[in-house]
Amino acid sequence: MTTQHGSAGKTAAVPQRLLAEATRLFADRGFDRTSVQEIVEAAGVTKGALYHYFGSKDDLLHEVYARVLRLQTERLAAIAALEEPVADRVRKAAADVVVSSIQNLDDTKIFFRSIHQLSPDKQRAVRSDRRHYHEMFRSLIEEGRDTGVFRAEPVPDLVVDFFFGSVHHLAVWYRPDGPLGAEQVAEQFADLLLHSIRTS
Amino acid sequence: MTTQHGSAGKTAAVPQRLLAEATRLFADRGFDRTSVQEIVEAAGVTKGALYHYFGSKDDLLHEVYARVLRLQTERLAAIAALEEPVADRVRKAAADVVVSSIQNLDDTKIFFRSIHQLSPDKQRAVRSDRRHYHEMFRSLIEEGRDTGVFRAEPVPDLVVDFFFGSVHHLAVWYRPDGPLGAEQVAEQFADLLLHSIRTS
Amino acid sequence: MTTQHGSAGKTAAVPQRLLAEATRLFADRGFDRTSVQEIVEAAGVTKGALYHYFGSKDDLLHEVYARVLRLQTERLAAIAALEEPVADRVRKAAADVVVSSIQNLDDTKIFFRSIHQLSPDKQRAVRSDRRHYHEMFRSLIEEGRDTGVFRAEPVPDLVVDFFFGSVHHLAVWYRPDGPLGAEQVAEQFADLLLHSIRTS
Amino acid sequence: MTTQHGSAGKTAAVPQRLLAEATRLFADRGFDRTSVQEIVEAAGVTKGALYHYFGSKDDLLHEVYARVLRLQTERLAAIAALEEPVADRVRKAAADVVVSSIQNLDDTKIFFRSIHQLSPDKQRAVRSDRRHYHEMFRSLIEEGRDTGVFRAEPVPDLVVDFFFGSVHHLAVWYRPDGPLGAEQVAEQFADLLLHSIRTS
DNA sequence: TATGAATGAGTCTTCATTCAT
DNA sequence: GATGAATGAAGACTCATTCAT
Repeated sequence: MTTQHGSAGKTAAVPQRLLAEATRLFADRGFDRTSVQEIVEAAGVTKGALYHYFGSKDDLLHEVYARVLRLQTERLAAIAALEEPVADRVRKAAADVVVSSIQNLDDTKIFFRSIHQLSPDKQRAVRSDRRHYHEMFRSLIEEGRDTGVFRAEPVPDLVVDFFFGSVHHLAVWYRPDGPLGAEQVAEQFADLLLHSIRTS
Repeated sequence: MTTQHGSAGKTAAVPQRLLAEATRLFADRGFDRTSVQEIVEAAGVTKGALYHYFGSKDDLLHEVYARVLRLQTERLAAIAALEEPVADRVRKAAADVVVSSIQNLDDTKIFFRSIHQLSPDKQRAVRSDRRHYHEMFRSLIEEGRDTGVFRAEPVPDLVVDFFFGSVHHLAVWYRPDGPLGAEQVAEQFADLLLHSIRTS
Repeated sequence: MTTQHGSAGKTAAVPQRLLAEATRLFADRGFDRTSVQEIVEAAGVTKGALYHYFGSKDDLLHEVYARVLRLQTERLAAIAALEEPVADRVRKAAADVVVSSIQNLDDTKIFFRSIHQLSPDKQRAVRSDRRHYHEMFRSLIEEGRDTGVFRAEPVPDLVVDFFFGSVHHLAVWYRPDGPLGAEQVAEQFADLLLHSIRTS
Repeated sequence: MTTQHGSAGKTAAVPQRLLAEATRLFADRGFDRTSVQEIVEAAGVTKGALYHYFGSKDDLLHEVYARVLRLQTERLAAIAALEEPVADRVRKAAADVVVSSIQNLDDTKIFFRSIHQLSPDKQRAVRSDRRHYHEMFRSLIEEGRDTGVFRAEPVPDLVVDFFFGSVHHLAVWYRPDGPLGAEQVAEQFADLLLHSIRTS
């Protein structure tokens, strides 16, 4: 433990500050429209410093993806492992991902908009992690279907894409200062999902 | 009898050819990663020709948006005006937008990914048209709710965002050569939507 | 005499209208910053029409120069030929060129600012005409000096450049809506010139 | 001891070299006809280097103006502050500005020809500085008039414009290899000015 | 006479990245 | 660890001019 630790502002360590400002800027104006110069200015350092910690601008974006995926996978795994009826677990998982997507709206914006701007190999890595997450969620749906809790007709893969489309879309329309709190949206989204798949 | 007599390839009129190639390229690699040079090369003309017909690269993107919105608004209006039970109209509208989003997957990709790359005033114009579309769809949901066909709890605005998130997301995962045809996806999506909101 | 004749507006003949608008635009924003497109739009015609009457954008500028030089040379010749004391003729010539420079302020602006934008051969032609004008004026000064009306010291060539610098500079500072009318400026300029060179 | 140790050529610091070459080229062929490419080639660097030091091509031009105005204002202030009869100070100031205009003929050429090519706000800044200079000179004229040394009739503002027109015009006709040295022109110009305004 | 689509060379500017210090 | 000058390739856009009609 050498110097400072925090989460933003002038006191955070340089790499954290760079990542925080990059996230904000990428969400604001998009990856391609954010220059390295703007990032280092926002973070109060110079270009040399950025390239000292990150191999490239691309790396910075990859870090954002890695952080989001790690977080969401952990949360989903925890919920999936609960000893509760599958419908409850699906409801909790759905609500949870909505809340966390709203709480990290910048990450969500970047997530669904900037994949194509990663280098091919990093893109592959992200898609692979994403697929893993998708499969965890799908397993829950399948479990519900196989136990007769959910309807047989909807294709589980398609249900997952159906729902996560809605979740990513939050970044497009959700406003923190709007009429609906994160919890309310989470509850309604989970409710819609459950109604859409449950038996009768 | 003019010189153009097709809709793509070397024989189509220059502006149409430019728009077609631009759409393809924007969908493929994103607006910012597509250079004007690439577009004109693909269309087999020079930069001067492009700027003769379009004021800017931005204009080209705006045309894509205008075309999509015009088309989808017309289709929704036609369906909303049918003399059928509201649930049937919602189901048809939902299925129809899925089919047309899949048939024009390039447009769909561009649509949900590139709004932020439009100039502020064009962005305003597009958002306004989009809002109009959204409100048409919401009216159908409200009609169903007010007539007791749909549940009272889900906020209509939120239902629309929920569903159109799923639709836009098609551009991310749908593969024309995959196991599911456009009609199948449309039926399942419409089914999921209806189940998610209908009474009991 | 075929169609219309006038000096501006929609009713003037096409070449006159083009020249008038070009003059205005060249004075306003400079030759290089005025596009052929702007000129034809201002004149209400198309590019083809411009190139029908003028060989190039350069030609248009050359016409402005030719017109100014023709006019000023004629006026100076008329005054020089008067049967009056040389001091009176110099005073009249000086006042006259000031008045006409102010009345055609756009021409004056263009004149002293845009010579370098003419093609080399047109530049030569203009400079040659200009030199001729300069020499006419210088002759008057020399006549005054040789007859003892003007002082012997000032080099006549230099006197002419001294005075015409002042005249061209009118385009920089003179405002038609300012406190001084053209006649007043003309009188003062002529007065300053005469005092600067006359004996004792 | 840094790396630069000269004022031009390959050994001068990069920004100085860029400014020197830009001045030469702007004077030679005009601002609009000088490309950034030409400047950097003349200075032996790349475009990136230019934009590292100057925000725009416009900035480069503004620097030229700033330099000229600073220099001339300083010189005029020094002369105006001398403890000498006002006629002597005016004579010295007039001669001095002629000499310095000739010594920096490139700057003089640029000065009177390229103001309109500056961006509006930079133009405002330059005009404001220029007005300040003009007013300093006018004050001398007024002082002479109020003390009876200069005639009452000529409007001081107009006298200043009259004289500075002549000075700027030097850039048009003066040739360093011509018959008149800078000092001679300066003496004659000052003489003409003094005669034009002094009493009797 | 006049059109306007098309050209092609040229414009200024941006930017991720490197490297000597 | 960190700087910031410099690169070099690429970017969007402009424009005088031509030519088939």
